[in-house]
Amino acid sequence: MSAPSAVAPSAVADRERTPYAIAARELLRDTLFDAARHELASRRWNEVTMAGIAATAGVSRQTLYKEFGSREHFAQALILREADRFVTAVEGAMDAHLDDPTAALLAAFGLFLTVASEDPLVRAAIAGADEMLPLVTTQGQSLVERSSERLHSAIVSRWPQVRSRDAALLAECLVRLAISYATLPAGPAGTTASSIADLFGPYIERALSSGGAGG
Amino acid sequence: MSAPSAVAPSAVADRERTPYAIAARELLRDTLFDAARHELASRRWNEVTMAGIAATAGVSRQTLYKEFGSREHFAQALILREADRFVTAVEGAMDAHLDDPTAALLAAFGLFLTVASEDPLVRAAIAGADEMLPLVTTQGQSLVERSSERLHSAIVSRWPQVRSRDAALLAECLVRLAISYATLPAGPAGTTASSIADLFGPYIERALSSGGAGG
DNA sequence: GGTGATCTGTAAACTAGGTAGACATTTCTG
DNA sequence: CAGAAATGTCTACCTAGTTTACAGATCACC
Repeated sequence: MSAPSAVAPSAVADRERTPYAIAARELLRDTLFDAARHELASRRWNEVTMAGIAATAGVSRQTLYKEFGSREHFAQALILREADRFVTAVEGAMDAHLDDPTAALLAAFGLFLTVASEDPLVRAAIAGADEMLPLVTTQGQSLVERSSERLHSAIVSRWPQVRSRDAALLAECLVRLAISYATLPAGPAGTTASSIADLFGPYIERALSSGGAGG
Repeated sequence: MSAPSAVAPSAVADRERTPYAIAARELLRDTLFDAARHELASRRWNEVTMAGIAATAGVSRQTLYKEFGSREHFAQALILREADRFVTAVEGAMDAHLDDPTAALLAAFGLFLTVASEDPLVRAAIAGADEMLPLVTTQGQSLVERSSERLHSAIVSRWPQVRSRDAALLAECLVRLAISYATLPAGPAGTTASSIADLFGPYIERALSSGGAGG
């Protein structure tokens, strides 16, 4: 029997305290995104209808259109949201290897590839490629920008000795590679991740040790 | 470097998928509760105004009244909500000692007492006693009922060999004791928890081993 | 004890966000 | 080609939250 004196101080957590109006709007969007993801678990994107999404979210079709304008805008927003979720998961993987950045890269990229190859939304996006794929590749500028930005700050906040430029370059290349491998997988996730880790290992070493790794 | 092949399958978690209208209503209530808790961090309940709560929640005073009817009803609801949060935390403590129910009781009760003695809401409730205290003691029937009920099912779901009657009795006594010690603390939390554990230990032993511990 | 300030609780008119239904247009499907 | 179903838009409508106002209670202070 251990005495419970060292109890976690905030075992009873408190929430974020956002004004209701804003939280409600965010809730609406989240609910719609969740509904779409749920629909995508069983159908391809081509087969998912706006009416279906709205109904699953418990909302009228009109509300969906008012919030996102069109099917394509909604898809775009959904992809951005998914990318955010990916980056968040990747940050978690990085946190597990704060002492060894190359291992962190390996873990993060491996996690990414694994999830990407299994996540129904990604599968559905690739399967129903005609409409959705262009949004993450050809036309996916904002996707790359935003994810790179988040990954970039994830790196510099964890390993401050890395120059911002170096981290930015690494982040963008990794995001682009991630999108590439997600849409066109090659071999098992673990193997690909190792290769990437090998490839970027030296760059990371130099970025960490000295004041700069490149240009 | 460990290969990331054994990555958590749902590292990217998906939410609950409640219809928007219901989630929005719940969000409104949560926001108001959070606002009240926030207000109670700096003032006593007597000094917290309905207008203040509404403003902090980013909502009109009228909405608060529409949702809860009166200041007293709101206080009642807030207390129930807080009790739920306590029970949830306690369930977590129990899960950490599935193998040793007496230790689980010790941990759970210790957690409760610690949090109760530190939680600003409880402090504020006791400080601004005139109005709020009666709600958890004299008039706190629903509080005891509901918390006992939750604790009861928490016990039987974890240790199915315990007879429902025995668990119910234990749960209700523990809840009542918890309220008593929360409102009128005695000694350090750890000590009190040990005493309670000692007191109920034999009952728990019998309830676990044989088909019944009492009447 | 009176006076002003503040809070509770209620009412009524107003606004905005979501609903319901219809409709033109496009796109699959047989 | 014909029918079915989906997108995107429009309109009338309804509900939930806002705003302002006011009567009654309570408290603080002179």
